[in-house]
Amino acid sequence: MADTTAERILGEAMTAFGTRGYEGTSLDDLARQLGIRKQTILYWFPSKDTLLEAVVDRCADEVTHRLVRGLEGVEDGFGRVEAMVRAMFRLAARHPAILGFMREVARLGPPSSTQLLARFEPLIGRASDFLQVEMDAGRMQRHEPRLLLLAAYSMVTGMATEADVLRAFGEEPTLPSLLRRRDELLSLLRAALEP
Amino acid sequence: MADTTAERILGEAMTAFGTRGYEGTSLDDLARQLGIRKQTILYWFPSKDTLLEAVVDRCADEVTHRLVRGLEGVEDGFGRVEAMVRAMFRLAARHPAILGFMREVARLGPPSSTQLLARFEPLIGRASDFLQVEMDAGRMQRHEPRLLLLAAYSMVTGMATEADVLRAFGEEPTLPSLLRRRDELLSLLRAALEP
DNA sequence: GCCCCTGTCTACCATTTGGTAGACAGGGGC
DNA sequence: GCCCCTGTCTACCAAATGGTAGACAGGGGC
Repeated sequence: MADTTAERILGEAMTAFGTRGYEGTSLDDLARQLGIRKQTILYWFPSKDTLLEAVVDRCADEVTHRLVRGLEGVEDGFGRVEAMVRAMFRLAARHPAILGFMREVARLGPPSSTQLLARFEPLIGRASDFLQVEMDAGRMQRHEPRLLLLAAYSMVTGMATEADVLRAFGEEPTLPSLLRRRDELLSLLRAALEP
Repeated sequence: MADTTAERILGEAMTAFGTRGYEGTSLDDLARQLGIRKQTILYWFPSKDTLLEAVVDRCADEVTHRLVRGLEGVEDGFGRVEAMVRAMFRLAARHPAILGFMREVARLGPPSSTQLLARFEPLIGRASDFLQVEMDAGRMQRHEPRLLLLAAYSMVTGMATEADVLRAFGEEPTLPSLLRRRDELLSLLRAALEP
């Protein structure tokens, strides 16, 4: 299933768009990397825009799936925050390009950004409600839930990607270093959130 | 001085690269926006790469200048952190594209990212040393200085840019909203840093 | 008056890009 | 055997892109 031609194109396109950028990736490059011709890509996806849309959908599916699964069975307050961060870092470890792709989509602006964010809106809403309840119950320090989420999202994508920036900050793009960054981020969030 | 041709090209190029991306900006587009011909751009900057290098330098100058000036006369512990954050948000308010440009450079990778980060290395080193001293003296909670900086940098660029993402998180790209985000970020950092 | 230097422009060019048209291979249905 | 459908390919194309060559305007030095 993962190796149908359309599926392979989607995977390679996500990596390419996420690392070299959308305009920086030509259909010819993409085809070359897949060992096929550009016209085969255009057979499955009638235009580059269409391909982007499909990749956006696939990205939303994958991220949603990972987050939902990472939260299964975790009920207590900060535990859910931690589970979400861990799920995102697991994603970054297994599929590094996906966070880069999300950032690229954000940069491209509408309509792709609108499309991706519409898919995440329910998740954001639920997370925000959850945080609000925890704060009202005094189980977390008070912050604006949506801004807190935005900050957390920025930190996760920032700390999980941008290999060169990491190097400037004394980090290598290796797995142990990634785990250190994850733990550091959790420690920051814990200090900011636990009462 | 700010309106020499070369200077105007640099400014417009920074905005364009930061919003539409490097590959997404053609020299013809750039020239059209400036009301000149592409060949005038190529007269001042012999190639698109050269132009990028020059914009990177200009960006480094501007950010360094703002940060240094924002820190003047601020001596106490968390006050310096706060001053840095305020300086960055002031930058984001006055020149929104500059943070987008930094992110774009990070995405482009070497040699531009290397060039920009080399310019920031001394700043990062000094900030990291400062944090270390504060933590050792017990005036701040202990975290890894460089990772803390990375997290702060990610939050600032994330919360100050990405208009569409902001909208998904219930924020409008207006000045009052920007100030709210700044204050929220400061409150997070304070909770994570003050003893 | 002449020259040259600076800055901008017009006229091109080779390459790359996203996309179209259509050939062709092969396999299943009947 | 024949047909048609699916999937991949070869052959093109028009537009856009980064870049070159060189014309030209104008102003200061002498």
